[in-house]
Amino acid sequence: MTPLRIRVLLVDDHRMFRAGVRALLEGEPDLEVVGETGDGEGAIRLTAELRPGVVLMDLRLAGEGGGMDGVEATRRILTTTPGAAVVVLTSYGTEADVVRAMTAGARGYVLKAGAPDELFQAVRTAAGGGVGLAPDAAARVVSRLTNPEPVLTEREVEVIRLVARGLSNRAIATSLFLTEATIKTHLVRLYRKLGADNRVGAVSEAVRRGLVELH
Amino acid sequence: MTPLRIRVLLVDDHRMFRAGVRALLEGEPDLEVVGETGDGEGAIRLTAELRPGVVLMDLRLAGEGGGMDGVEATRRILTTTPGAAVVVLTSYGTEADVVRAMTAGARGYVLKAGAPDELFQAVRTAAGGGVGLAPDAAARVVSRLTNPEPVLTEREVEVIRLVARGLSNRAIATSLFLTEATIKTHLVRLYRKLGADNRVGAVSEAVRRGLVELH
DNA sequence: CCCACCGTCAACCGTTCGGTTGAACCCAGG
DNA sequence: CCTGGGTTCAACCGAACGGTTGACGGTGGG
Repeated sequence: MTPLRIRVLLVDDHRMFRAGVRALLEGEPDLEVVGETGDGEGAIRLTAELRPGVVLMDLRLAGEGGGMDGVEATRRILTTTPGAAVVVLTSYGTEADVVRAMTAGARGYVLKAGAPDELFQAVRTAAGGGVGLAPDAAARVVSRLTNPEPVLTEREVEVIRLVARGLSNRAIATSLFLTEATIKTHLVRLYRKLGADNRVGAVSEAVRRGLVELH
Repeated sequence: MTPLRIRVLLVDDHRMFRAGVRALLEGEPDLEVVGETGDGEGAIRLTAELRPGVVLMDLRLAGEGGGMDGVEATRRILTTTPGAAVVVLTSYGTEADVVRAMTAGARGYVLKAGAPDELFQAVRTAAGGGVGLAPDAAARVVSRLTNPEPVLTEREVEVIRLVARGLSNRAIATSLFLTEATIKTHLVRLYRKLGADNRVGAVSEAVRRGLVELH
């Protein structure tokens, strides 16, 4: 039998982490790292060029120029290279993160806090056409399906993001070409959905859920 | 000559990252990983037991039980094992982070975004009794010394942390056994020091500077 | 077709916030 | 000794926020 190894592309903005994972994967006889990059653009390009069996993707890509995150990169990879298998490998696994990544078309989700074996298994599963979720991530997906937390509408997310930047209601209104009254209505609904009773608490909760990034 | 290798202890809450760095360090003939742990307590204990030449320490330790961060762990390690050489290896390198770590007694600061060689060199330097700063971190220390940004007092940090939790001025006042007037005075100074003009902006800036952690 | 939901806005209310001025106390350092 | 910084508080003001009620149009699913 031919020793066909699974060809892996690493996408992570931490060079040190890439080097570590590379060394880790090289220890597995059936895995092979064929490339690595630190930003979304590189990921899209290298996936098209190298046609890796699996793309290992971090969600937070601190790309200086632009700021595409891992979910966006995953989406674009799947449009330019439809057959690609993307496995998310990231630090935090909030429900919002997992759901966003999986709906974007990821074929796996592994936490950096997990054991190396979880990563190996997820890579092999994804390369075989399956979907591999680490236990932690899987639990969150299940809990999300059984106990759906209120989802913010697009407009509400837009508003809470501006609130997070410290804008006043009036400033948000002019920024979105609306009235202050409308902003207040959105805020009241945001407070209810986020379980807060003022704007700071709402921002804090939104950040915790991964809906907003500060700065 | 005896091939005495530098004995390294890994401290990072991401098991996957530990495995990766271990594989990376094992590739260097003069380096040797003698232990690893994911929380501060383990770091203190293992440093005392194993007496490693260098402790590689992440700043963010998501310890479920307790919540000691890397700086606190570093401080405690240096009290229980005075001779220890701690090198910080972390994701973010804000000025506040670098300064806090170095004043806690760290002998090096390396960013995960950096090249593996930076890590190797910092470890060797620290083991030799020196202080190794990666270029990025060093630049921030210098910029901090040349252009000192306003430092918040203890009380101010205390206040901004409660603000970040969504507490009202009145709630903060009762929480700290003060009057609302005092809280407002602190806030006005906080706005000036943080370059904000309302509480949300102040929290956002405080988070950016690493002074406050959300949730 | 109609209901539900989203998004928009108005008017009104009490509360809180943002900001200023002024003042008092303590403590460490020159 | 006394100057400066940190901390505490008071009184005051206008502006912004938090919340409610009610309303209207659009859109999509049952």
